[in-house]
Parts: sequence; C-alpha cells; structure tokens
Amino acid sequence: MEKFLHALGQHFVLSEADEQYLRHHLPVIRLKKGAHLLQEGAISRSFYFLLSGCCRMYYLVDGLEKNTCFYTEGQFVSSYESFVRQKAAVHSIACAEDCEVVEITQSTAMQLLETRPHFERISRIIMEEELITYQQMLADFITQNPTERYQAFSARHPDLLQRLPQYHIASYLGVNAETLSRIRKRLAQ
Amino acid sequence: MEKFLHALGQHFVLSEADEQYLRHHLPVIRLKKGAHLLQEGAISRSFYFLLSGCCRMYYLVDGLEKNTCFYTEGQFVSSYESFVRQKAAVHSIACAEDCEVVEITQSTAMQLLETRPHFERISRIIMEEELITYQQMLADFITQNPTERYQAFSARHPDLLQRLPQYHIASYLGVNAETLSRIRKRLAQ
DNA sequence: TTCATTTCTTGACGATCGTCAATGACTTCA
DNA sequence: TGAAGTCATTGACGATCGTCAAGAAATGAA
Repeated sequence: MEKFLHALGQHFVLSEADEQYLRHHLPVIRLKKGAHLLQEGAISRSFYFLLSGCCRMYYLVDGLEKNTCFYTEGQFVSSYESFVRQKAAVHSIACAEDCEVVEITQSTAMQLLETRPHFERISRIIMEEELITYQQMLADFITQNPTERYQAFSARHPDLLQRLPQYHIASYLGVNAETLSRIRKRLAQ
Repeated sequence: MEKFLHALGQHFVLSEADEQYLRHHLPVIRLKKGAHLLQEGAISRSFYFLLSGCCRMYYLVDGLEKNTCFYTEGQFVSSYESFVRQKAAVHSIACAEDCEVVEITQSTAMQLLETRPHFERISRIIMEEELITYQQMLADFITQNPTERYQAFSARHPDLLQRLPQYHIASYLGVNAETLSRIRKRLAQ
C-alpha cells in the first residue's frame, strides 16, 4: 500500500488526511496467476494499481488470446472504456503472475472526486500519462516490424522477457510463437 | 467557433461567462492542405480542435511517412507527449486537406485551468475519451489483419475513403499502396 | 527421481507482403 | 490541346509469415 502512496506522491503532494483516506478506503487484494481482474463481456466496476506481479490485457480472436498490453509493478490497470462508460468490456485482464493490487472501485473513485476536488487534477494527470503510453504503443506498432518490436521490447522490458512465457510476448508483438522463435534465432546469429 | 462550443456543450454545462472567455481567448486559424500543426523535433506549444478538414499524424521511418492517426471535424488534435511534457515531438501533424482549427496554446490552457478550476474536470473527461480512442485503435491493430483493418476502416470512415488518397490510408493500415490495391481487388470479387 | 505437462524449437508448404518496374487513369496547368 | 505530374493498378520475384506437425527442452508434481 505504501508503494501506491509513494507512486502518487511522485506526482502530487498528498496531505496526511489524503493518505489516511486512501489507506482506509482502498483494499489491497492478492490474486493467483491466471485470476481475472476483468472478463470480456462484464462491466468493469473497479480499476487497479499494481503493487507486485504482472497482468496482461487480451482479446479473444478466433479462439486465440491476443495480448494488447502488459502491466507491471507501479502501473494502473484498467479497461477505461468499460470503466468510464460502464459498457461491456471487449477484452479481458488476467494475472500473468501472482499479483497484489490496490482496488479502486467506481463508487470510491466518484466519492473521492466529489469530496476531494483536487483529485480531479490527479485523475487528469494520470489520464495524460496513460494517454501518452498508448500513443507510443500505437506508434511502435505502426512504425516497427516484428523484429524491431522484439528488440525494442527486449530493451525496454528485459525483466518481462524472463518472467513471461514466450508465446505471451509473441502474441503481444503480433506474431505467433513459432515466428518469434525464428526471429530470436535470426538475431542470435 | 460555435462548433467548438457546441462540442464542449455536449459533455458539460458551459456558463455564458465560460463561452465569452473561450470566444475571446481562442483564435480560429485557417490552414492550407500540406501545412503543419507540428513538425517532428519541435516542441508542441498548442493543441487544436478541428472545425473542418482533416489532419494526419505521421512518423518518418526510413524516409517514408507512416500515418498513425487521422483527425476530422469535431476532434481534438494533439501530440500529448510533446504538449504535456514539453518534449521534442517524435512525429508530425499535417493537414491532409484545407483545415479550420481552434488553437489552444499552453499558456491559455494553464490560465484556463487556474482561473476556472472546473475545467480540470473537462480536461480529465477529454483525456478519458482520447484514451479510450487510443486503446481501441491499438486493439484494432493487434487483433486484425490488413484486410480486416481495411474493412473496419471503410465501415467506420466511409467519408475518409473518398477524401484521402489511398496511399495515406494504406500507410495508416500498415501496408504499402500496392498491397492495399490488391486487398481492394480481392474484396471486390 | 520419474512421469506428465507445458513450452520452445525446427521443418515443410502455401499465402501474403514488400520491392522494383511498367503501365494506365486522372488532374493540373501552361 | 498537350505535357507534366500525381495516383492507382498490375506483374514478377524474393522474404517473411501462418499453419500444421513432430520432436526437444524445460518445468512441475507425484
């Protein structure tokens, strides 16, 4: 939980009262590998802050899971479309490892924004950061081929390369497991 | 300019004073096809609301322009990373047609957020909408092949199919112009 | 350890893509 | 009207990818 307060404290000055409020209203939840934070078709009632472990967002396409995003320690995890608009989610979010998360329910979030208006600013800044991340992810996908994406991913997330099975990474890179294996072979020479 | 106020009014209640303020502080600018709102390497000082025309965001990769996004009437146009963090832009934004835009400079935006704190809320909501858009765009790219992307694009933006040259659309779909031509031929049969 | 399961690698083959080059259709402007 | 320029299409060819299948390596449980 302190990790969460510390992460927020990086960007904003939290008063003692703020911290107390968050400590009392936000539960920490432990999840096993494979557990779901959100199932396709469900409406997201919470978003999360990841204290430890790794989550992945994925789509089901023709029976295959296509990963669109990995989240690790210190990141917010959410299907914004489903959470913000209260619509059925078009993708799922699952734990790729055992995870510890801070859960922020919709009612808690609304209460927070109403009783503590300066959290509007925090929310906006978090949204801006997330938006930048997505703009970059999309750009990476459009400007790079699979080999380049793999190299960029290796450089940016060397830890995930060890922690995740290769087929998850392949799916995220937009190729199948066999192709990633061949890409790695080519690069090794 | 009324279009801009009307668009904001869709989501929020704007007071008469708000409208007056915006009318007086936000200039409307006319741009010729090919003009740039942002050049790669420059630091974004403004973001824009598109009243008419079409803009595209693109990366330069090995001398080729790769489109990552099209913007049309009623949308906000910005390189959020460059604007929010005041960093050199890694992409450019150009007019694909003659355009009319509302310009919101950084100083105007900051002034607005300080003197009219309820605009924090508007900003957050705009950011949420943008974030949802990007999450969807990324998902489309990861879950669909070029043919499917073309079909989805045709269905969602039939107007752009007419207004933009095919090589711009091909670039956006992640293929070259020849390949898009062949995809269209296959689909026509 | 041993066995079963999962994950990764490798081969073969057809499909699609990118590149280079040529051609045709269309627009623009003198 | 004619010429230049832009854009779309088509063909040929090599590279890469996906799929299917088989086998090797790594992992986990009994």
